[in-house]
Amino acid sequence: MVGGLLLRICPLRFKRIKLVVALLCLLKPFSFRSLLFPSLVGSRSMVSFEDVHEVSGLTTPLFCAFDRERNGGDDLDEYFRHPEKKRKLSVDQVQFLEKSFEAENKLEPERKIQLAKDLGLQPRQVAIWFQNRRARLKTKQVDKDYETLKASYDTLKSDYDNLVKEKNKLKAEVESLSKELLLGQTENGTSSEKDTLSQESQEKQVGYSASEGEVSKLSILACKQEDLSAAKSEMFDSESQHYTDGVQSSLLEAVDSSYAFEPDHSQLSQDEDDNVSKSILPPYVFPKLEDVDCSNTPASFEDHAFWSWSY
DNA sequence: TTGTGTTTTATTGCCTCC
DNA sequence: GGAGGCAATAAAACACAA
Repeated sequence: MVGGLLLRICPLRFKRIKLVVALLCLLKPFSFRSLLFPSLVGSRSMVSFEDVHEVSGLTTPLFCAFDRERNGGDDLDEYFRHPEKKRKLSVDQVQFLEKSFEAENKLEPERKIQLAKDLGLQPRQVAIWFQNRRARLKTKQVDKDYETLKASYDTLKSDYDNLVKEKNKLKAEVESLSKELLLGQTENGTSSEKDTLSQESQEKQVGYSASEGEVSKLSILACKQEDLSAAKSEMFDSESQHYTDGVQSSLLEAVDSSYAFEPDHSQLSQDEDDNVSKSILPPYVFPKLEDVDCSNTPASFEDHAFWSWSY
């Protein structure tokens, strides 16, 4: 009697106790069981549907047939074998619950009672079913969101990789041109040629930076080049090698000057880099400027929009 | 038949709201 | 403080390959 009362209040808090008692019941079946679990005598499982039937009283639950068929007259034997056997809901019950869930996935107390009556279940079972159903829905939604984000990430990653390739290509090109320039100067190093060449390279760099108008840093570079130009005659006078080194380094500097605008990635740990590449990147994570694809960049670097897109 | 992975039912503990 | 929701988890039921 006491056991039955406790079970009604909090059925599975006494799970282990019940297990022990169930073992005792196996030894002395009827005496112990009927004494300790009156609510379970004739019950269908660990939760008794009888309560619902009694409560509803007036109406016959829609799915009583299922319960009877399933649990029939073998209840006692069944219970001895599986004192806490779980019962899956029937297909009809699940369909009914599904429809109800589609209409509204939250359960008001009145609706819960009504559903329990209709289905011949405990209100608590209905509540649990809805709870688990919401959890399943959430899991599905998370999976769906993950797939969407992953697809988006893959596209971005692919674009990014292309930009890196293009950038490396361009960088190599600039380096080889610089070397050519250096060779030409050492072979026939007349001052007029040097003048022309240096003028050209200077214009190139100034043009490069001027085309990025919004980026003040490159303007500073242009000023630097003017200073360099002013000082070049001195360099001719002293050592031609100094001058040519200056041209080459200036060219490279022009290329590498873009590095000045990127955040210091060296501060990122390897782990962080890994995380960035492994995890789903949020849309606001952009590639470094050095990795920007220059393939569509006009030779004159006049396409400002291109240089500013990643900001 | 059996081992193993997945799904379903249910519990527990914590949190929020009234 | 009680009711209800949720996340984490347990455990039974089920599916399926070997």
